[in-house]
Amino acid sequence: MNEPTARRRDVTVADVAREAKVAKATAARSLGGYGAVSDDVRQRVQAAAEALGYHANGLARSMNTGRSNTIGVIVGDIENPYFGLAMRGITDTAKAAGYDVILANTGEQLDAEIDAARVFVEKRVDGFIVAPASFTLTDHLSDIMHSGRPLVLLDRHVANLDDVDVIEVDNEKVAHAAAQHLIDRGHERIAFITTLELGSNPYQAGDELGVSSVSARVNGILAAMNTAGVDNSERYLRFGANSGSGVKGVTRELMQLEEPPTAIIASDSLIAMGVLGELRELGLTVPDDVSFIMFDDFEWATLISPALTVIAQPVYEVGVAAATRLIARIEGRVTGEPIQVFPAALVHRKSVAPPRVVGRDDA
Amino acid sequence: MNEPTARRRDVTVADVAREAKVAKATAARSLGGYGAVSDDVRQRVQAAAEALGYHANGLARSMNTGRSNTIGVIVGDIENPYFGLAMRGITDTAKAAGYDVILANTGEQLDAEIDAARVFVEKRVDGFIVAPASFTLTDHLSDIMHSGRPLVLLDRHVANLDDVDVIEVDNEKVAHAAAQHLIDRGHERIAFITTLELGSNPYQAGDELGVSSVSARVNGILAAMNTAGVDNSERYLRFGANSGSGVKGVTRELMQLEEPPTAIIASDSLIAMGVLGELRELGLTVPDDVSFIMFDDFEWATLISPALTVIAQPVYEVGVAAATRLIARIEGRVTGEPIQVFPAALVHRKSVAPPRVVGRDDA
DNA sequence: CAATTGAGTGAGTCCGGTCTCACTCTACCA
DNA sequence: TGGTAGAGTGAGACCGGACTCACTCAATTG
Repeated sequence: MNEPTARRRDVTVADVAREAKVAKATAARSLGGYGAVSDDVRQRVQAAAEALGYHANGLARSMNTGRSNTIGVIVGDIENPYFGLAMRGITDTAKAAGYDVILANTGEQLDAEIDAARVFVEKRVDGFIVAPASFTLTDHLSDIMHSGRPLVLLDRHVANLDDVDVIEVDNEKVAHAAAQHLIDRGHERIAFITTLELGSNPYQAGDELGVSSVSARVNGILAAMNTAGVDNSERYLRFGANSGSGVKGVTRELMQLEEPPTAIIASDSLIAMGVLGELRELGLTVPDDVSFIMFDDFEWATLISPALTVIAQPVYEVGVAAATRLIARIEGRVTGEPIQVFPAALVHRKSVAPPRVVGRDDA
Repeated sequence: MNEPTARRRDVTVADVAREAKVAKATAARSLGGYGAVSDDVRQRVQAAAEALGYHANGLARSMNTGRSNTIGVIVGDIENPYFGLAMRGITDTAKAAGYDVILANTGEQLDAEIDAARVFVEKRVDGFIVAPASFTLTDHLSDIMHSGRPLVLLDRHVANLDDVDVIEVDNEKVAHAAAQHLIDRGHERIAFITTLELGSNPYQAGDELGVSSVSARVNGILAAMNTAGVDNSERYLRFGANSGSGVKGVTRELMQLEEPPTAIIASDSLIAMGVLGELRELGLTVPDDVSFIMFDDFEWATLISPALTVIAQPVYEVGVAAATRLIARIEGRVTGEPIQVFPAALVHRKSVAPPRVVGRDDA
């Protein structure tokens, strides 16, 4: 069972047909399971196919049918557990419906995303699931739509793209709730740290950011603070904190301010790890020295001391919904609203307490 | 920029050729960049292609060239950060070399793996990277090899497959080191918990398990214990602990034994989370009540109290090596040994201490 | 019993590219 | 200046399937 068999030209329907002594068209019908074939012939073809070790050529098939039975997924960073989990939701759903999944990782780089989109169009995927890296630069996405292939946006929506399906989480509402929770405990100096780059200009209230989910979080947090009458609410916003050293630097800078924040909200679990690591380096304790809330809920959040108050998002479900929606589109079944917004929940644990300075005394 | 453009038949080389007033072959040469074309023609074709919005059909191209520029990756569980990170190593490397990556998730189910292999063969991927679910049931893998497509095994090797490339970690050595470390601290009752199912028979020393990496870990641990003269060293091995409740049940069962283990080694980070969660439920403290070591090193391991002693594997590098090796094979450049074994390192932190019962007193 | 139906089959076209081959035309060389 | 090399081009075969169409032949029907 070694080398000799290898490198031989692929076995084709023609080969099978010859072996089974039927016409190529008949063998193709039998193998492809699409026409009318007698039992007798079916068996002969089956036997011949097995004897020869026939494997259908999916490329040739797709070229004729115009369908590849494949979904293209483009995400920013599969290493981020958020996308890992969403991806499982997508693949589980796709597999159940008989679709394969192609994945491309962009590192949140727009040009990589554009590249991936082109490649997937060339591969003639049946549909796209994309977590777009940019809110505004979406020509490649509109190209996809023009090519007639369904597109579902995951976790983020974009500007200037009509009628596109979006599966996302109500970030603004839950961010508002998180900030409100902190405010209720007496916090006014609330920081928010995200990996997202800001671009050239400093942030101004109301700015649209590059990623809608982050934008929504910022809006929710600022809205809660403004309602509570907090001045200069955006002064503790920090952008461009890439995982690893970037996060640590930002954390250090924040905590060494004359008026450091009394609470920090981390935009994802990767950032949270960096922040917590650096706080410990600085000898600061959560929640005594600073309260802490992170987006995403993974089991380690309950294992550390104190257990983290988190914003739990239905990540797997978002993946499932995106794939379900896309497949419905592909198969021409249009169902429900184009935009589905899943709720997220603030999960109270032990990382939030009243700020030290003010020293209110409630439970 | 909306509906009207969509749904139209794809633009082909023939269309471009007509528009540029050249022969189809010439347009194809220009577009495909493979023959000799004059500058004049090249420009006319380029202009025509852009005017018409031409996108090459990768399927048709692959059918002719026999190459798809695509790598098929089959892993057990992308939700597991281990594979997420390895996957990034793979995609980064593949992208740099101009290859796309198709991913299939099997949930460690053999039939899903067989299915995925078939689909990828049908898609005519140029090569495979597989983390095989079974050590012995590898007919589908040998089919892949017979089809003439390179195959690189990731993280695990298998029986009965000659000349297959393998990129793995020296699990036996590092497991031995971990067990030795525990033994040096005075432990004799050392548990090992893995997700891997055992099959029907209870474990006997020397048994080959379904996954080589786990097998190697068990062998390393038992070897250290046996050398140290520990009797009945396999009595605390626990298999089939699926993430979530399974792990917790196993942990509880272990710790409620008359002679519970004094140290636990978790086979991956998902299991570790479950074990630690359950230990806390049980009111047990690490390392006072039980010492703890886990395979894999993620930042949260340093954030929890106590910081975990871990076995750090070069996961990203393993992914890179697998992709590099595969691409070399695809391109006919055979380099170095078929089996590459990466070292893993025991990282000492705070989750290992002498067992309570014995009460030795060293640092 | 002639007419109708449709299951079963084969011949051949098509999908959208690549590639081979023959041919033209210019440039260079002895 | 005749010969040749090679760049540039077009016609058409080909990759491996799906699909259209024409045809056969047995079963059904009025």
